[in-house]
Amino acid sequence: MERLNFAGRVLLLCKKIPKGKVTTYKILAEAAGRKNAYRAVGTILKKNKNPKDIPCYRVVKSSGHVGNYSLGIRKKIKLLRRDGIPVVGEKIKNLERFLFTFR
DNA sequence: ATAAGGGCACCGC
DNA sequence: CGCGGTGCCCTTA
Repeated sequence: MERLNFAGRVLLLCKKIPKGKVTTYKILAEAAGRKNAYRAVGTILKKNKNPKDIPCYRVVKSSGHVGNYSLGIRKKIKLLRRDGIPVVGEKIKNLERFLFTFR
């Protein structure tokens, strides 16, 4: 973990988000050791080639809005709902209840 | 090496 | 609640 670069840690942590839960770009950035690099997290996730192996769709905006996704927002919403996350419009209902904070 | 910009956050209105 | 401006950092060109 320590020997991986920021991008590596972000992806690794991303894989740890349990099904039925989501986290935010900010929380993920902090968990990866760069509290203010939340913007870079998006850049890293979009480069993820194996959505199969890395559930990057479980990372959303802290506002509750689902945020963007390399395969399209529609797709992201579908995947989230498939996990049991309530999405209304483009926003997650009661985000606090499904938030995973790596604790 | 350097500049540009994005899967964002936060604040004011 | 939404839109716009500003800040921030890493990755990508």
